[in-house]
Amino acid sequence: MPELPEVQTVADYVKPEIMGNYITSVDPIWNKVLDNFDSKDIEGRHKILNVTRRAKFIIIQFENFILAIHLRMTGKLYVLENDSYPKHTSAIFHLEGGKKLIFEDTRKFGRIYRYSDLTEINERHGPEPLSSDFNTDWFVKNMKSKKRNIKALLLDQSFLSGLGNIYVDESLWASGIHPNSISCHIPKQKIILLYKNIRRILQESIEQLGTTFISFTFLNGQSGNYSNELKIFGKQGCSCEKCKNKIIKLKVSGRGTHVCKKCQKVYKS
DNA sequence: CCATGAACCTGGTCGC
DNA sequence: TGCGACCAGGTTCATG
Repeated sequence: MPELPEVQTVADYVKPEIMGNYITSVDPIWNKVLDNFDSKDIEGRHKILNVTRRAKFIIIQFENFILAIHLRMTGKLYVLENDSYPKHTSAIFHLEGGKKLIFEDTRKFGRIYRYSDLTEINERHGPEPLSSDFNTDWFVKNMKSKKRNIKALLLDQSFLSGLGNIYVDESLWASGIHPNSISCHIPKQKIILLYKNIRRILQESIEQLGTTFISFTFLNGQSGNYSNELKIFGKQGCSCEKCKNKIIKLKVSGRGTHVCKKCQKVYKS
């Protein structure tokens, strides 16, 4: 599920379902799901003031604290009204009136954090790619000042937040930059092109409610449609839409990586 | 400072 | 059909 557009989609879906309601308790079904607090720490009745997103966290805002939910690889968050819950439920938030907010997570990597506010998350994360904090001057300056593998750098949440394996591959392909390029050797004009493509691709994906593989449904049976728009991710063996060259898959920065060697140039010196 | 690999988990897929 | 190997949209930690 979880890169910026998918997390945004989940937050946008959950918000009207729970905002204004009260959380009365949390059941940590998986014993490690509450990362830095205990269910006793939120005993009582807490009004949900807002549901937003920061980086890849879903932020639930209360009067005096926030809960930050990270879906990691397989986390899902949705509202249920009946009494049963699925096999891989990691946590259940009980709401007043009988609704439940279900955190389902097959691989159990997902975590819930309690903070007083966004400070700690902000300290460990780079700018939001769709905000004005992320601009071409900042991007050029910080790409040029680092000697990093470009794919690893774009995946680094402390540099820029929200991108993951799909949108990094898509953005680099759209910009004609090979994932094994070194950040400081990419020409300024290419960095500006990459900037524009990151913003365009994320925005378009949010409009399509994100990318959904397999059959995860979170909007009453709907799911994200951006998978239809993918140009390079998962397209190994297919021919490149721009140049008809065969798309290959390799490993970069420890991750499966999709590339067209003909139209993505390696900037290494 | 940077890269790499393992760890955290479960389930799906592919080859034999 | 069965089984092992390998893979998966993320992050953190140890090591070189």
